[in-house]
Amino acid sequence: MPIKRRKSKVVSPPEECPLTVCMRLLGGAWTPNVIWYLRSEPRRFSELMSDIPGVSPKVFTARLKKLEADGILSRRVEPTSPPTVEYSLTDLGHELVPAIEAIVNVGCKLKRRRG
Amino acid sequence: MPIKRRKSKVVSPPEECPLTVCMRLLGGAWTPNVIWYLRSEPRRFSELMSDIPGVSPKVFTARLKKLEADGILSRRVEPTSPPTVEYSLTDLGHELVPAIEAIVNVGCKLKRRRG
DNA sequence: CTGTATCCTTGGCGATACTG
DNA sequence: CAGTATCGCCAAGGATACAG
Repeated sequence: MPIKRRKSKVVSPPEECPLTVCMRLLGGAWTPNVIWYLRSEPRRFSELMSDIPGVSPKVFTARLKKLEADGILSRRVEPTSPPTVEYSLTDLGHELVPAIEAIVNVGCKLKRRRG
Repeated sequence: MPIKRRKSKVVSPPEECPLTVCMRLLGGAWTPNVIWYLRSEPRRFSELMSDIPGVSPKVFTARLKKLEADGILSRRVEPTSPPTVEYSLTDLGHELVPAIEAIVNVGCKLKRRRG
């Protein structure tokens, strides 16, 4: 039996198209919703959690961390007790809003048409 | 040791927001690219494959099948030999184009800004 | 309130070879 | 040309309990 050769993932897509670049940013689960609910004003962790039902805290934390790392949102801690944490869109985050809006528009159309 | 109770997945998200509805349509890998390259004219299987480098035929076929099932594109077979198959956007598919364009626009901005 | 810590599952994606 | 057939994988996502 021959040795199972471990596949080598593609190392570097020499150039990445804008579409792919952007989709990577808003690809993860819950990402578009987070941006959507932050589009007009900052919100706190628990507010976002109830804005977006069905997500577990672990997953949600991970998502927010990733978005922060991507420079899409920023996290501000109020040193109160109990602590309050406020998330808001960065400039980059705001640039994504039109795309989200376009998606929402189509979604509305679909819902209207299909119920 | 207590019996491991099998988790019960959420049965029915009582209502799905437009954002989620739409994101499910264009969520899969390569989906936005397919729509993008079909936006102005029909294209054939192999044309799309070379438009979108790096995708394997199996995955690509599955993707196209799913998009057809979703009513986003339609498939037309020319009974020639060798066969030629043409994919084109449906009306629903065309409705998605503005969203894709918005995403592409952001992606372009990002690329310009960051290289 | 805002998260970590554990543990688990799955299906989406990929490589490669082959076919009508 | 336009796909199937196999095989494989692992990371993203989730449930639940606990912590500062």
